[in-house]
Amino acid sequence: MDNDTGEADGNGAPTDFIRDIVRADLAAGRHGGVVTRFPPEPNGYLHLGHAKSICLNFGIAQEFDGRCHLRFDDTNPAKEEQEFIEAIQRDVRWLGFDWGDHLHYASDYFAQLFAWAEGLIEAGKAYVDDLPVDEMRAYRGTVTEAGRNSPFRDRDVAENLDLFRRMKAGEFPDGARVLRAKIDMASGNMNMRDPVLYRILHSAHPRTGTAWCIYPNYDFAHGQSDAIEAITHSLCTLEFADHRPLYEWLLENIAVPSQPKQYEFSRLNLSHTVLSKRRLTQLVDEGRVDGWDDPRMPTVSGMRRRGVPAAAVRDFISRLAITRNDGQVEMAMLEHCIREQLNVAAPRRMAVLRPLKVVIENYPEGKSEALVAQNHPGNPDMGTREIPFGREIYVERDDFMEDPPRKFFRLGPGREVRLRYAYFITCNEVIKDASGEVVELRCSYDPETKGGNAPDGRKVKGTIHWVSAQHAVPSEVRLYESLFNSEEVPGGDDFLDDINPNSLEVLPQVWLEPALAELSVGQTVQFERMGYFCADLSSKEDALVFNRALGLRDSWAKIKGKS
RNA sequence: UGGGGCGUAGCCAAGUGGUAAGGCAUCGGGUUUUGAUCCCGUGAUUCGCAGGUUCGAUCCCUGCCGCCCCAACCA
Repeated sequence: MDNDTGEADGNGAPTDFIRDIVRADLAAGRHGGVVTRFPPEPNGYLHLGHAKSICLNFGIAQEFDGRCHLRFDDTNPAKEEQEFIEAIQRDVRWLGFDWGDHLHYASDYFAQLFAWAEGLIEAGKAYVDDLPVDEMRAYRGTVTEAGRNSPFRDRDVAENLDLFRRMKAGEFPDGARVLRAKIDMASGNMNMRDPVLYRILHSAHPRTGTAWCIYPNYDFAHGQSDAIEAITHSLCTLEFADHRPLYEWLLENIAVPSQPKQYEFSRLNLSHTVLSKRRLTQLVDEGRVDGWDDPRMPTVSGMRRRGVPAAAVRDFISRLAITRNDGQVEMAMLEHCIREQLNVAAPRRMAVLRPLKVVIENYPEGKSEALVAQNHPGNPDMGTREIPFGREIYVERDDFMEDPPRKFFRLGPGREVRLRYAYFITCNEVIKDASGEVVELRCSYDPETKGGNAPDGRKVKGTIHWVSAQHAVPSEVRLYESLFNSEEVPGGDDFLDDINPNSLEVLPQVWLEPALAELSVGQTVQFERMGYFCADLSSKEDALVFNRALGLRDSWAKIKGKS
């Protein structure tokens, strides 16, 4: 897994309203230092939206010489799993961030949280409610109508305490009662209408096992966890802005050790894909993709498997800017960042994806020779390698046209092209099968053009890649396109109808130059003229599999498209 | 119709009283043994709309319009 170029990401120190706040707070001496946290719920894999939050939180900690905690918001055992806890840590590390010894879990604080809840009850600020879910919903009112007080709202402290402790002791079934904060059923902010703080859930927790059968919900766990860890700036996405008054209410009404502040920024939306855990989970569970790390997934693990360098993800995020605007970033922006990293880092190789056999008639039978090729034309430090050449080679089917248009610079009857790092060849004869399909080309080469230059100074317009048939190594190659057709994927369950049926194309027999057989899993190279490719996890010595991370920019496709 | 947010080029976005940065995309042109890379050039008389304040407004005020989020014992 070493796609990282080690290059500096982006350019210049990022600036945004949150960093402005941090800077001002530090300048005013409001904190000893900045402490942030990335708080994922372990109920799925991390995606690019999380990457934005990770880069923001860890990035600020780095820039201001503070620290960033990794804290699992594991308050809902019904949905959370150990597998996700591990995958998340792997992904954060791969992105290049380190939480040091600050790996925390909201579940570490269950005992403290419980004690604080008791305190709230004693202060008359929380009560146990017996209302069934649907009734509680009815009592909550609507967005335009105030709610009504629950008939259980005025239970006395002793009864509340007793009931709450019995909830903890497991005396009641799931859903029988909840603990609620006593705030204001008429608030315009739904979150302040006596929000639920604890619910009964007889469900084993990945970390605390069966020690608990009541669990705090997000609102009761998050802010207090921040306070326990002395988080200074608690950064979250915009949909939590409405929770801020509750976040603050809890911090004011509980004797917490510190007073963190919450700030919201807009979440990332990317064209041609979905960035919601619910929908990504559905794609995985319904088998629409090959798991969370399917290279078409916008997950961190999907990017990694596809061959995208972590530096490209970081660079992409750094170009986004942190704001409160809703918007959708074009996939082209991500692709640009990927190409920029890979163009510099990826060694060049040759592979023929859709083979067409070429026999070089004037090249001696049985002869072969080693030709020298650069590993990176723009970077001599990456060295050279030898590529075997012989009488029979494969070239790309798309590099031959029987009746080529004026602007086509590749092979055609009677045309001469350069074989990259090899010789000029001229097409003399086209061989077809019974159905009229071209199956082979008969060509001649010019021995004087070895290496690719003609001593007589004559030029060719096209240079194509090739692989010696005798030495070629077979491989499977998977080409990916965007998972969804629409720039803006439709909401609801309609998103499934928008799945691109051609998002995966498997090429069963691709011919590789021999050097490619030595590539280890996770390394990304450029197949010249074809794009960037990465050896897949499933790749075996005798059954190589490559994923295309991304194609090269293709101006020929545009020219062709216009005519 | 309650509460909370947001509106600067196709996309992301700086600027927040002195006359519209940058990146991506697009479209031109040059270099090139990858139609890649690289290099150069290319777009807002205008900042959601309408009024107002001001010598001057994207920036201040008023009104309007549009979009997003909130009625889980999810996070």
